[in-house]
Amino acid sequence: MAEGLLGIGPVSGLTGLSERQIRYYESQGLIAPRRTPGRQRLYGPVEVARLQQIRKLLDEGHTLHAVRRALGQQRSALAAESDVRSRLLSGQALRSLYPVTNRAELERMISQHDEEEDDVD
DNA sequence: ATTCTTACA
DNA sequence: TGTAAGCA
Repeated sequence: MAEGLLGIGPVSGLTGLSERQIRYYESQGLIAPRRTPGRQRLYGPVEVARLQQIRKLLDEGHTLHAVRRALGQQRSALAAESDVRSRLLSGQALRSLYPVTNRAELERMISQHDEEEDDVD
């Protein structure tokens, strides 16, 4: 049954953020939605609330980097790890460890080990 | 019908 | 950010 989990479409409507923005913020480590075995994003109340918070901060004029810090930059590492893990568990995961479905995030994980946060206006 | 990723306007 | 393309 529906476990109170929403697809990106409904979440977009609930947050006022475009699907494009939601996926982009995820790639930047601001959110880490769960995935179905088919890799479709599933958002629970926590994720929706987090996105609404991001929306709020953005409207207040904050930078994506500032938002990342405000929401806890430590999440980014955990989120990435969690995502990789979920992919491993979902089956057709990191067989070759590179030419997967989303190497963009792997690249982000790597580069994120080097860069640090900046500030707001 | 929806979502997903990649790539380009 | 938007949008198109080609899949699943």
